[in-house]
Amino acid sequence: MINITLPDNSVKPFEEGVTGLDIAKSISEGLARNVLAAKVNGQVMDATRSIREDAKVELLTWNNDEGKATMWHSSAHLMAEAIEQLYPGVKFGIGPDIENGFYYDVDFNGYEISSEDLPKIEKKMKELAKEKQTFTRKDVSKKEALDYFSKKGDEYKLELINELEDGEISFYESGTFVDLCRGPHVPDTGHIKAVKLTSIAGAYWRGNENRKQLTRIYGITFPKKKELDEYLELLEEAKKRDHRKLGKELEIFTFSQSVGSGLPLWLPKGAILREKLESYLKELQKQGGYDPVISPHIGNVNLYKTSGHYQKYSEDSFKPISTPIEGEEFFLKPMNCPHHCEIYKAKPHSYKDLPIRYAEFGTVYRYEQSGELHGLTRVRGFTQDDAHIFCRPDQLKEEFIGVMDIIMKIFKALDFKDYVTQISLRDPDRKEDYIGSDENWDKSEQAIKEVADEVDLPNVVVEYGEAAFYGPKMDFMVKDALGRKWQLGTIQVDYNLPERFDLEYTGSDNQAHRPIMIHRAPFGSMERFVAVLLEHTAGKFPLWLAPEQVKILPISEKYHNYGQKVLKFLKNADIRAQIDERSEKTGRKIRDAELEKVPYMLIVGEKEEESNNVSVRKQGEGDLGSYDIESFVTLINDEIKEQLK
RNA sequence: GCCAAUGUAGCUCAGUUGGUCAGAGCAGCUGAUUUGUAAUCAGCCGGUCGGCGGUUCGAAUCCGUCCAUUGGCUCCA
Repeated sequence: MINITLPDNSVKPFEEGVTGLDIAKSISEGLARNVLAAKVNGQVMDATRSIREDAKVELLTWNNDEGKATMWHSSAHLMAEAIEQLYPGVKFGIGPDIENGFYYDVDFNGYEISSEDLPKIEKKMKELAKEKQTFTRKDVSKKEALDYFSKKGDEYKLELINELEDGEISFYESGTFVDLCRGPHVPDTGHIKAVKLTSIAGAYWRGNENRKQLTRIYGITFPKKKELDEYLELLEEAKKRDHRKLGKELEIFTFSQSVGSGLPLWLPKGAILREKLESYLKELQKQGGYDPVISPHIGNVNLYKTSGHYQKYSEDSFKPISTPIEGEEFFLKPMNCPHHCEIYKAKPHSYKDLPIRYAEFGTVYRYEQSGELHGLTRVRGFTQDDAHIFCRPDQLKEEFIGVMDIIMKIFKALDFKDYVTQISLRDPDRKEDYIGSDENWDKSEQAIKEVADEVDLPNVVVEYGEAAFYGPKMDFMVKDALGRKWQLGTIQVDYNLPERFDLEYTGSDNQAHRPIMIHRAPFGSMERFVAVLLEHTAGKFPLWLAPEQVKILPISEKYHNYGQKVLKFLKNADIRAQIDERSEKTGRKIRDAELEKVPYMLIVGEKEEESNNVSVRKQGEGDLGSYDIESFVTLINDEIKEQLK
């Protein structure tokens, strides 16, 4: 007998060789029906695998992320089986589970496949799922594994097997499909009740563009049809909120082929929005002791050679431009930091001057690959809400925390309630990708970790290989209203650029010391931030940001004069208002204002004119009743104050 | 940059196998209407069907190429 400890810390004896599924059965039939995998001593494995010694066991179901992942991985196998039956002779790359579903990379070996073929594959998958095929694990020797896939002629699997050690290779068999796989899998395919293959695209074998391009098919599965429907609804909602669609509809931004791809043009309403965001942050920065600075859009290539950007990113920059006579070369600036370093160097600094915080909404230009451009989230010219803090080592933590305060305030003002903090460190195995000494990196990474510990941030994750090339970062990823994650703000600790630019301050010991630099951008970039905001709010911006806050709707021409009077009053109160004087019915004017997502509509007619009132209608909510003009202004101002508190 | 798909009026789209196929709705303009909480009516304007080549008696429709967009891949200071 062995002892199994369950998550509630109860301990139960079982026969040696008991499986997760057996344990589930001992608890309840329902659980046994729903169990997808078992976590044994922290390791996720098949619910059908035997447990041979005392262990902590957690049974994983659909309600658990690891349970979902197991099901999706099994779904990838199911899809492969369906594909193999429909298109004999295809070869398979890899087929993992991903955040929302799974994919499999397939070499269709001559078959022409398009999205029109997906329903056929889906149908086959559903048929096979109904057969409740079990997943059978088999440990195989390297030789057996190689023999099997040599016979099958699948060079991709052979390549994978060759990188594995003998003794750690296993196959999984389900129905007619056998795959090299470490598992785990769900007990049988009957758990897969709803299937949707979502897209098809090319993907290089092993992500290497010099190697063969395989066909990647993405899909997602669910244990209930209803959950698939909900998921599809979510996708629909995401489509409606697509910032490219909303940006056009709400006249926030546009692109012009004549200007160039990836170069956004901000329309008047977008410009107001941006200006509001910028002035809000500028106010926070003023309170935070930042000094505004301004730098030009180009800089001598030598500047970027000093910073290291030239060596690291010349391929990702626009080609240098040069002076016609002297032939001096200039880069469109890809970063603001080198400029700010030069501003720091404009005069000598005492330790008493520090910290110095230079802030600039700096527009930068980067050559993004054409296939990478995407709405406002990936562009070739964008404006960073950049600032660089030059401080002494003893000030680092406090400065870092000050930056985090600003970021938190912004998240709150914009109603991003849910966020994850990612600590991005360098990949210790690829030090050559970064500049600077190990000592500097250790110091920077240590500082970030300490701060994270000290302020007790929720949801901290550590990612290796995600650092900037000059230093580690703390990135803030918000979850939007649909639960999608977006990377926004970033804080970076940098010991390297001060060294490369030979930045100094005179210490109390009268010796030269090296300041530490903090790069930070709470919004990240204005373009990206507005895109995220559009999708998060579905275009219904908070009142303080709305490009148009109030629309006055006169009932008929007779009340235009009164409407104009109201308009004037609102404008004097610094409220962004417009009047709709078209000869349309009120219903029409309301409809149009609702679609434009103007937060407040003021209907004015005979009643209102007589009493010097306005009838207030709130976007998305409806009639709020009658207000006199002054109290309406108070209503607006109170709401804004509340939002920015 | 790579693979695939798409590209018709400002916007959203329809155009069967190449031959009155250049259309609709919305927007815009003009006129009528003077309107009370999500679309008043009528008329008009508007496109060398992404660009350039080619096949054909004839191309929005077929082929090539370039550009752009979309979905992925790779990349992201």
